[in-house]
Amino acid sequence: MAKTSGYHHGDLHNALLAAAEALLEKQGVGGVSLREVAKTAGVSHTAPYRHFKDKNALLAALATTGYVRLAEAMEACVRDHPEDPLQQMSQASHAYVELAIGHPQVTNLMFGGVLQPADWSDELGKESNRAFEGLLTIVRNGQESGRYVDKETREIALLVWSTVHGFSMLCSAGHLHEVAEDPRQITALVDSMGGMLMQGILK
Amino acid sequence: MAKTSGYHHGDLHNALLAAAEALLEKQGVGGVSLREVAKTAGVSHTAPYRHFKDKNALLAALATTGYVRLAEAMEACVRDHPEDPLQQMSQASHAYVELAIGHPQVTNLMFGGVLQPADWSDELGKESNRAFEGLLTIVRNGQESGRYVDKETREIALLVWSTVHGFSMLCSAGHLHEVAEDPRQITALVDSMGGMLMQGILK
DNA sequence: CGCACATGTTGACGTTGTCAACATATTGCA
DNA sequence: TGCAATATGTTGACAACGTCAACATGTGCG
Repeated sequence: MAKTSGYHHGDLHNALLAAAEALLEKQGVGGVSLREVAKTAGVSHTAPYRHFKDKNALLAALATTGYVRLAEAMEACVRDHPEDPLQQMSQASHAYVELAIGHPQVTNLMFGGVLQPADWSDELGKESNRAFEGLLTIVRNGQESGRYVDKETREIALLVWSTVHGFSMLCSAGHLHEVAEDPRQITALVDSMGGMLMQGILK
Repeated sequence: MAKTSGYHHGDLHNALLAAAEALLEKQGVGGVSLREVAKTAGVSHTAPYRHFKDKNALLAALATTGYVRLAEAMEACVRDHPEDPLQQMSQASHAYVELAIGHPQVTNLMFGGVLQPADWSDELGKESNRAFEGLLTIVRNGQESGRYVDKETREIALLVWSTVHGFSMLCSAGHLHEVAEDPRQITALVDSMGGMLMQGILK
């Protein structure tokens, strides 16, 4: 667990992930190089190959941590409001947006397409599914409470996911820097848009 | 306009853009290298520097063509249904999704975050704004027809944009490969989700 | 103890983005 | 027309990068 000697690092795997995430959030995906990551972790430029098949595998592992965070945030919503599906939904929206804005480059890595589907690891796919399943559960709870429209659970969940995801992407990628800058505005926007999404746009 | 000699290409600028777009759609952003683009266009590996400041400038120009397509698609919706704001909105949704699925890698370049805001050219920003303005117009038409809820135009437009954008991103990035594969399914999903978005999720 | 294995290093290779220096064509002006 | 300024394209170089092969060093198990 701890550093065992000068030669063997002891926990290089996690040290590399940490170094990579730091580099990622500071410089963006393009600014992450295996050699720089290795240097930051204090090892030679090929040491990472003992822990990751190649650069994409490191990035995929980084993206996976993002999906884990997301999945856990979704599951927390159900735990925090066991009796109130609408609150679950509201909290989920805010959590999603907050994660995207709090870790813009990780989000970008998760959804930005630098990692092609071929690069996805099994674990990444599993955690990604877990996140969507979390949202599905929230929608299902809403349906069981009888307050949702009669549509397939998957479709409602996909609609909500699309909306929250789209807003998060636009936000964290800087496309809304004129519309919404500070967190307060963003929170207000999420509430307002969430309200419209639930109530509808037509009179 | 045409090729003028063996030495001078005549229209390298556009030839480079075409070569780059072909490479982009075939291999993804990661597969685009300036040298390969130059080779495809039949010039030396530094010739592109006479037409683009650096690699990001080439990519930004490529992204700009995507925004132009998007803006024109939005504007076409208003032209095609001058008297029917709801049809404008429906067509806009389908057009957005179709563009995203038809040119997944260009879409990825536009929104995927490989290009950081610092790399955005003035023209890119202009065309990006034009696209959003097109959507704003469609929403404004809906409001003037009196059928939309009483909310700020910007907020409604942002809600619609987020939803359509989010779905397109998830789709073109392969996150929905289980949910929606063929175009027919996607069209149906867009209609269904569009309906819910307009009518609302709550009973 | 000794050996298999995991982990880390060194050095090399081809590719990439970019720069400086140079070559060649085009254009505008006398 | 002719020449000079400029636009456009080329060659060669460099450092940084991802990756591989060969080697070194430490760990843990019999």
